[in-house]
Amino acid sequence: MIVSTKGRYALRVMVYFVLHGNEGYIPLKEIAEAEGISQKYLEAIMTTLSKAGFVDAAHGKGGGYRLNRKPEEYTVGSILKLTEGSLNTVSCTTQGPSACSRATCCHTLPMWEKLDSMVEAFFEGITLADLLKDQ
Amino acid sequence: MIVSTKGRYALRVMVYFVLHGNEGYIPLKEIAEAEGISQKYLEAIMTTLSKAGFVDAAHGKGGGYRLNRKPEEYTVGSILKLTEGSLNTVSCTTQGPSACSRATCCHTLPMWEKLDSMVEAFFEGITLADLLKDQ
DNA sequence: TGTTTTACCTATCGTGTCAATAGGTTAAAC
DNA sequence: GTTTAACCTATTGACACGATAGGTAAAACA
Repeated sequence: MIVSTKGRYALRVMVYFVLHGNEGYIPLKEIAEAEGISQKYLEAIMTTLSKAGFVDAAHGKGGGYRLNRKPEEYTVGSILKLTEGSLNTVSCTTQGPSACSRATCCHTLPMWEKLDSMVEAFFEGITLADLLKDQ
Repeated sequence: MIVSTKGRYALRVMVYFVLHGNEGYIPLKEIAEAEGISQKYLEAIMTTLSKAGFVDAAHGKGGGYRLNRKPEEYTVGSILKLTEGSLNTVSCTTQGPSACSRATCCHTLPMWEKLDSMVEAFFEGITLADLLKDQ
């Protein structure tokens, strides 16, 4: 499990904004119901997205959240890194190179590093706009 | 975290066999000490590898484990699939396609499926012999 | 002014998995 | 029959995940 619900929910919400966000702010309640996500759980995710400047937030009636950039300007990688904290595939590489005491002699470490690079490139090469082109 | 210690330990042990297995059976105790892995924990991993026919096992003095194929004939993917159970990166794809109730309308599912294919191809394209070529 | 709507904040909880440990039994060699 | 080593079953502690609970702050509206 490389990506937990936190990151997957965040992606689905961002896609929801692209599809339904032409008219302004969308309240969290609407998104949670439409996407079948726990409202309270989604709150934490939206706060993370808001604090990082990925979305704008507005209080009160008529408020909610909205994107503040074009869909092409959000990479999947940036959203997942923010919500998941990291995209590292194994703990061997989570704390930088040679954090493991066996790093110098480990024959598998270079493979994990290659995998990390590949996954990173994969996610950074996809934008919200790309997700809607796929079927 | 796509690969837990179970799979990572299994890989390191298999590499150990390639490097030190010319003279026959190697007892688990030796591997555990050399690799700094809990002996008891490694037992479960070795039993899995043995039952699946990845290694031969021999009881009693002079016994232990040894590879029964050439290093080129073990893919990293086969070892990880065996010990991890699956290589799926997200739960969306663990139970086959369209296990998720939102599969038909989810704009992110195709991406997860592509990721799974990429990771699968990555691991199946590496053998134990390849791991020793890297530095 | 105060009521509603909505975002924001802090804390807690149940569940499950992971990594490891404990204590045995079976089989082979010497 | 003693030692070595694989094999088997059960249990534990720690931790993260996903979710829930109960509030406060801010903006709109009447």
